[in-house]
Amino acid sequence: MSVQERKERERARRERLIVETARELAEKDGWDAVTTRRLAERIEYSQPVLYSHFRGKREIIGAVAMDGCTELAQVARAAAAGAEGLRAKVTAVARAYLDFGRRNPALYDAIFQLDGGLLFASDETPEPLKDAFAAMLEVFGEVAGDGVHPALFTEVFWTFLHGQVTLARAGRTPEEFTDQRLELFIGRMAVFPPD
Amino acid sequence: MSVQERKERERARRERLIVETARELAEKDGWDAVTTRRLAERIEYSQPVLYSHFRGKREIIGAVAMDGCTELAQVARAAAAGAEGLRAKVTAVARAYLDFGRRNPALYDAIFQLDGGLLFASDETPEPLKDAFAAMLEVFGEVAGDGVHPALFTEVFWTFLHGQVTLARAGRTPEEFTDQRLELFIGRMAVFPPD
DNA sequence: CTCTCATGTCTAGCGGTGCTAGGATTCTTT
DNA sequence: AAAGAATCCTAGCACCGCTAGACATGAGAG
Repeated sequence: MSVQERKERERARRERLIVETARELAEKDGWDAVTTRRLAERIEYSQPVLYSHFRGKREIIGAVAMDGCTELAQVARAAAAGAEGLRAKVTAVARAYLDFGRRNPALYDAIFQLDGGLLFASDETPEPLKDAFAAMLEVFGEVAGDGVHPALFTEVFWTFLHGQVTLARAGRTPEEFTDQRLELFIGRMAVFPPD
Repeated sequence: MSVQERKERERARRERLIVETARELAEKDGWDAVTTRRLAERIEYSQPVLYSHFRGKREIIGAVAMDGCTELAQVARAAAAGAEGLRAKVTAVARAYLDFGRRNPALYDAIFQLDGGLLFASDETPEPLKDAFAAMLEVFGEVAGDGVHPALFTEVFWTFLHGQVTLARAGRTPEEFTDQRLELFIGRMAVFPPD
């Protein structure tokens, strides 16, 4: 049965290669440039091989989106861990989110714009996405204030950040104002408990 | 020279027809279903006619987006006019925005997702878009609070609404929660001057 | 009223897309 | 070593956005 295992390993390996290559291509030239032909050529296989791993292009984008979610969760957790005190943590996570969106536009699009079919507040919500939300909930939920459900508050926070990322990209608002907007938002929305 | 004028009138008429048909198709079956062939067939002309009016498909989408902007501005102004008192006005405009996004997803996408090439905070920002922003500024700017630039505050507000629209669509969050989120946001962000 | 010419429109086709059927090849197993 | 199964590639489908060049239709001159 070792042969079987080896094959499965190699298959999984190739699947990783596909997803990573798709992401690279997207980051370099945009998702429009990620065609099945180019992708197949890059991984040095023919097109049908892609379809033996994924049902179609959308599913490949979806896989890239998954990766993006886990990364986003990591980034958020790292930012929280690297900051001292609640106020600093909140700001750090928010900034990390905005940076993530700005620095990985293709990855961000894979998650939100292009419908790889990611559902959110649902049972079918993929695990990585849930985890990314959980990572933000851990920090933002702390400053929801009395009588406000932490998840609801986090949704509002996330919503703001998401809008900030997409509109900032389209309108190329200078960074200085982005920071001001963030401060304004946190200053009024977040309730910091007295220590 | 009347012949010339008649021709120009007919041309303009046809251009309107193209844009409206494109919008209808998009609202019915999504933007992917709006192909130059289908569009041409619908207006009962051949494809090249489309290209005599617009440089390409993106420009057609852009034209639809323009229409969407002017409509958005109208909707916002109507909502403001239909409400009594500042607090009610703010809520009404916000609700109108969310409704607009929910009810005209294709139109909304034309404005924000699909890059019809709409720039925002720039000199080249198209007039209708500027006007839509102005419509919101008229209301939201009133509750920015002391020491906060009205435009900056409006941007934050808009950003929140935009995120709400896009995330709500992906995650199909029930309407009741959307309302709760809006209340939470307004309750903390808006500063209502004492009357 | 006819001829000329320009304007406007369509047919046909290019290179590209996502995706797939069916033949060829390789590898495992008996 | 032969048989069978698993794997992969070639070739092609229907469709996409877009355009060159043939064609028709209309306006203005004689």
